[in-house]
Amino acid sequence: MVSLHERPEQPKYSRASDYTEPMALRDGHQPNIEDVADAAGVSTATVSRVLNRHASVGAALRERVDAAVSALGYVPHAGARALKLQCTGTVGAIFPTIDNAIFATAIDALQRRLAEGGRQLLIATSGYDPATETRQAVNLVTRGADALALCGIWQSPALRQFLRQRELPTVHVMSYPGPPELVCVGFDNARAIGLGVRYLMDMGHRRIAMLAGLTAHNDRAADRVTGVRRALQQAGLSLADPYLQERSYALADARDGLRALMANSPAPTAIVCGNDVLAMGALLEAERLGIPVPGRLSIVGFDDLEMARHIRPALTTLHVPTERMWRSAADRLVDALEQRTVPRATEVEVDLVVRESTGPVPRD
Amino acid sequence: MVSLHERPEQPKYSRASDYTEPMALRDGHQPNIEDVADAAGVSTATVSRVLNRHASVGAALRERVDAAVSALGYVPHAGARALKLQCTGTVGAIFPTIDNAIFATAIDALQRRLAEGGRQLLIATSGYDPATETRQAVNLVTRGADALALCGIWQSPALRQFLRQRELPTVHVMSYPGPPELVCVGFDNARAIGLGVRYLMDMGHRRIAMLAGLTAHNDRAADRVTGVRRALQQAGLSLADPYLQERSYALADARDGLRALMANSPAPTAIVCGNDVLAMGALLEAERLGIPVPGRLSIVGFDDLEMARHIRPALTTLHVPTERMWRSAADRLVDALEQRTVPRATEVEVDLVVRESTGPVPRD
DNA sequence: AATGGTGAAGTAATCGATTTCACAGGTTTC
DNA sequence: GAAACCTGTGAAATCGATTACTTCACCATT
Repeated sequence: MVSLHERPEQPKYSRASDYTEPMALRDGHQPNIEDVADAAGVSTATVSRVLNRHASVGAALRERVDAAVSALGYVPHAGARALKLQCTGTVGAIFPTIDNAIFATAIDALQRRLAEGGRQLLIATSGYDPATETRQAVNLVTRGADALALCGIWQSPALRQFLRQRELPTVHVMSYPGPPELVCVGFDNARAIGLGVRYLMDMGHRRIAMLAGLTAHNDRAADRVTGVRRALQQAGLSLADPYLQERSYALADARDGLRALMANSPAPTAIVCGNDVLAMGALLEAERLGIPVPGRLSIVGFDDLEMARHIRPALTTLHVPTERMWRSAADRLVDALEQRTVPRATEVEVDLVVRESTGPVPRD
Repeated sequence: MVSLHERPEQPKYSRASDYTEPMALRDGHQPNIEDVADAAGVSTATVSRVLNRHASVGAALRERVDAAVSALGYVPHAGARALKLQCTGTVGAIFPTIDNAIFATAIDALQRRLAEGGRQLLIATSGYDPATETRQAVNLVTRGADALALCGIWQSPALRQFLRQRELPTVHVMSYPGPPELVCVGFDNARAIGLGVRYLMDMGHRRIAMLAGLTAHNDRAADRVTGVRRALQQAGLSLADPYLQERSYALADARDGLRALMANSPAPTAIVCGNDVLAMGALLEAERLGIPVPGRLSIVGFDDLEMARHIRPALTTLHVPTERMWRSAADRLVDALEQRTVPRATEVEVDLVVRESTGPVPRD
């Protein structure tokens, strides 16, 4: 057993001659700007200017400072900088979960774009719980987040008030449009899923069911249900209760949902899913049950995960430009942090990608 | 596969009239501790004591302070706190990528455990590049990371030196054992994959190939190749060059790898994969090529992603207790930050899960 | 030679929270 | 009744980097 933080109270070697004397650090402390200044024989102001690429430092001094910095392994103290500059260069994001490829892609895109803007990403998860989301937001701000990215537009009133009070640049992603006072980057979930429903109806399907995500506290999931309902109603159809199953975004739950839907009689000929995880679960369960897809059952997903085009049968799904969307969201935050104007709402295009999991309605 | 819509290159922005003023930043209007002190009619010392649950504050004052805090929506300034306390309560983690469910699970587990310890997670990615990893590490420390979690043990000498110089609590995850001076939580990749190879040999397979991940700068991927080689050699077999294909962890690349392996003559009867993404790509491509699995080809994965047990045929794979492993890693960091001793190396158990993708060697 | 101008580098105030130390007021002890 | 002793509270030093302001050196112009 050993402590990672082990820092000897006393110098290891008593005799001065034993020191390799790389650097005369103040005992047991990280080097600060003054140490660098001393080592380079300049003032702290000059060191700071060199570090921040201020033009007005002579080449000779600049070199001496750079040498001292790397010799000491100096890294500016985050807190001190944040205190003086009143910003940390850190952006927080709260995801419901990250156990879904769609959020992994989101994190990746966010992180990349923020890095380009010289900022770092702080992550937190809410588990689809508004109270947790609120706690995490306060947490992120306490840790110094200069701005926040949130999923959707259903935040708790407490969080809403907190954000307003702090005037914290915030972007709401994956939903569009939102209330006029929010900055959103997303798409109309109801309208988007309607594309899938209409496509199925064009293929002759009438018994269309839905395998939805959990709609509590989740505007996207709820809007997708609304969208399916609306599209069906516009064609004179409706979504009967037993034709709607809500399940969490886990394959096992999704499979269970498919079994529940197919237990109806008459069974649906097509199922619209709240996302690709649900759709893949449905696909896998249909195969296990010996239900031919798309021969006897058509399945439509939502998101277009990488796996969607690879699984067999390849999944017909609504393609969301996830990377572009999150990149735009990051753009909004970086712009706001750099005092540029930001469009209130940005819509990204969602479109249907027809693959192998959908086909014409079977003739009974 | 047909797209119903052309996808525009640019996101669709809303009209200029929708533009807002820049989102207001901290216009010096954030309340500080002095504002709270004034509002409560006490000194800043008392406010600080109340906020940090120092016992020695009378109930009446405590109440007045609490009221002022919530009235003003006061949140302590992260930088000032960090400056005084010399720690930020933030832990950094660098992943090669997060477009792989295994890392998503890792982030989730890390983040959860750190949250329990009152700490926040800072994420960065390296893209499997040691120089980027080094840059990101410095970046994270600059942002105030008090500790670091890294994947594997192949860091650049520069990074190694930086970590030593800073005496930054660091844990290396997914590899075991490592050099004695590193704190590791992981497993022996070579030994683990050997379990899979031996299982295949027990089933009579002799023509065993490997679909490996990219081994450059990746000790896990390299060790897994070593492990396959070693296990084969112990049985008097060997891994011929054309029986080893290295591919990135993307389904499309994996499928390509399978085609390359099966182009050998004689073709292998079994393929050991560097991870489950490769294995699933192989599985999907085998299906597409009409190669029965496990009838004509057995496939073994590594990681045991959620999808592994659901895909058809269900994937025989090496189960890694990812969540437990990362949780342990987080434990190490939290312990170190709280000045507790931590074990230098921790091994987690990896074991073979036999499912449907492996079977006896086919009789020619 | 004196003056002004220019640019490079240093001095010191500043950001906000924490904490040591000091002190006021009240209580206990002899 | 005075000394010793808490206990709760405030004043002020402190952490490290930034930057407005100041100083200084050197050169060009008159």
